[in-house]
Amino acid sequence: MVPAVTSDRSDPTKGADVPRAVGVRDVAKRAQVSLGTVSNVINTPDSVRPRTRARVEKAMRELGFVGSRAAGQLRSRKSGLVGVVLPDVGNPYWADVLRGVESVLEEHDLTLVVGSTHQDPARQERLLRALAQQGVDGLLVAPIDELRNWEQFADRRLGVVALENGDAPDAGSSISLDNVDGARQAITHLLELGHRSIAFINGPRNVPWCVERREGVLSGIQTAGLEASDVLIEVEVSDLTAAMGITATDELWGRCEPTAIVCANDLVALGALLSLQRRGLRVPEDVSLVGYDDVEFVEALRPPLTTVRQPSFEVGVIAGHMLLSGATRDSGERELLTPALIVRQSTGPARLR
Amino acid sequence: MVPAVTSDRSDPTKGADVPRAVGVRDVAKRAQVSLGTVSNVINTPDSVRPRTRARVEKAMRELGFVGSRAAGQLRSRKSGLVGVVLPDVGNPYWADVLRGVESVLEEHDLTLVVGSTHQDPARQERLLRALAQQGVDGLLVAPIDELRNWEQFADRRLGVVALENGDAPDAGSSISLDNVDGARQAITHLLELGHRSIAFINGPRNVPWCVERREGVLSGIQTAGLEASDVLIEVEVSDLTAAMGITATDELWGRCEPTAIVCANDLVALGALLSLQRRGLRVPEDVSLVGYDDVEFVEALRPPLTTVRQPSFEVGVIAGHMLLSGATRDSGERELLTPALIVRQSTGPARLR
DNA sequence: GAAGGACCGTGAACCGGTTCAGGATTCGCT
DNA sequence: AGCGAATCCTGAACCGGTTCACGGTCCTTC
Repeated sequence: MVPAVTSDRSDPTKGADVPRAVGVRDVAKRAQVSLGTVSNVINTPDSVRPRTRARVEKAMRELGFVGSRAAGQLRSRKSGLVGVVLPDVGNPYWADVLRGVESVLEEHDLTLVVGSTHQDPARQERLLRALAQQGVDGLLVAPIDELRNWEQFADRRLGVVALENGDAPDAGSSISLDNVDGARQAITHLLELGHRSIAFINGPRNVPWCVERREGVLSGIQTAGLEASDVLIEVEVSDLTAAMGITATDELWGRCEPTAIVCANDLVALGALLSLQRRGLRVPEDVSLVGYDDVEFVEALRPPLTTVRQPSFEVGVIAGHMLLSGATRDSGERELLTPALIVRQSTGPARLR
Repeated sequence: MVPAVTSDRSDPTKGADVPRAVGVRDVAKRAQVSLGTVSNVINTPDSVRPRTRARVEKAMRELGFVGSRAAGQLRSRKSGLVGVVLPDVGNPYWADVLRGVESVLEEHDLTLVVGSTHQDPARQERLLRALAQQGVDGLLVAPIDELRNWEQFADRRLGVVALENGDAPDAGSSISLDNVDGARQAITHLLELGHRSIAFINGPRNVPWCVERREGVLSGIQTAGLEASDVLIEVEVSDLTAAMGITATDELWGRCEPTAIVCANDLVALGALLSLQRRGLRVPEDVSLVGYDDVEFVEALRPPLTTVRQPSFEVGVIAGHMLLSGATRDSGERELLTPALIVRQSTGPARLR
């Protein structure tokens, strides 16, 4: 007693229904070929005779065929997706890195899935989980916390590239900047200018490069033959944004009045600058200020900001290439770039007290 | 934490093979339930008796189960993906919008797929195509060109939300800022200060809000009883970045020397400012400068930039909510926010010639 | 204690592009 | 023409989570 359903289309139970997007089978029928051939036209066009290929392509055009990567991914295990996990896309530095990555990967038909962690380990975990479920082909991550079970990404088509992973245990390839050195350059500059009371506004301790920058600061003080506890006032902010920079500096001035401030970040430095200006303090006459990143706008600040330059876009490009070179997975190369202190006008001799 | 071994797999044909990730069937077997139940635990936990659910969850944990959204999407037609197409994630304004969107959608387990068009229609097309193939549940786009066949996204679970779509034909819901009004405020401000030779550095003509801002500028001039051709010098840049701002301003000064510059964008204004400073020109004494967006850093520039404020983060939040409210798809609501001119110190009376 | 119903759990069928072993054609060359 | 090789095509099986019609349990209620 089979009710002779599934004649072809038109389910009588429901009138206005989903139009059922065209699939390879529809294209195949129209082009008078098998569905396998359609797949070949999509993936290995050279393996199909030009005449046949043209027929299939015509059919695809006429039917407005749009494949479903999800279906393909199921069997082929290629999603065409690359996960990018950054601390904060709102930060010009990371935005620039992202642009670099984008510029490399877009030519390879890879789509970026982007997420910001905002220095929050829980968010990092959630993001990685989501990316794993989406079946990304590769992962590009700037870990703000120990990178747990990254191995699940390691045997994807493209491996894992870590940005600024410090000395953490291997996680695929990695590209970092010498944060210790950069921070040391910054603090040394200030010490040479005679500053002996310096505030250091840094990010959370779980973030690798924050730890390293702190290390560099301490090391610079030590090299100068000074005691960190005498010279340094440490402040920690949960997120490296301008808003946090303002808050931190406001609070700081309630406690003490250093002659210089080093920030983990240009954005924080921007916040500090705004806070100082509102307080009527002059930079660098009253307080010297140093940032980190050399973001585009700092040159035009009042005053132009002394900062540590990092080649953001380039980092993104290199990371992108590392990801693409299948070599990534096995060799686990590591690149280490060196930052450079750019002295502008936000730093000057320590005011005599 | 059992390392997810495969008990009874072992394909004799090939030794070292892919470990075959654990699937619902593996979990089902281990938890002594059917695979359908596992699916229920994942999607509708409340429909499963707590005892059973606990068993399944334990099994999932022990096996390190990570679902495959792709497989699920195939049948359920939900990808958990939302496409976000912006002009440029490297631009702080859009980065901020993105943060707003992110903040809303991350609580709904939606993953963002982000792409930048860089004012290039071809790139926009490519991105939309990729998003269609990925089967995104919704689309959030700031079109920089006529939005062709957006309808294919319209009947996805979440619809389409257009940012700044101008007066273009309907495309789902949209949220825009009154660009005409904002630009008019800016130009009127300059005209009142006595400027009669004003350069306008704008983006490409295919970009809706660039067209609108131009409209506003022209309208403002007309309202003041002046002739645009006498007052305005129009310059067009292909991408609204600081680098393009520098180039454009450098070139501009080879041709003429206006007493004021209006930029379509704070980033371009930043570039213009840098160019002017390198040329030894003072702002606003020699040249007045107006930006657009009120990006975070412009307040700390030398001099603080007069600009048109747009609530970036809020726009993102609103857009996110619009996308979530299923209503989007049918009603096609439109929101129109009004920007405000923030007068700072980069604008002053026209220098007498 | 039997009927009625709410609640759970089951598993075959399914989504749609890819794979690959094998069949069909075409080509080159004697 | 004849034959082997190279090239092209074919389509059933498959990937793995979701759906849903169906059957089993257990508790009420008369």
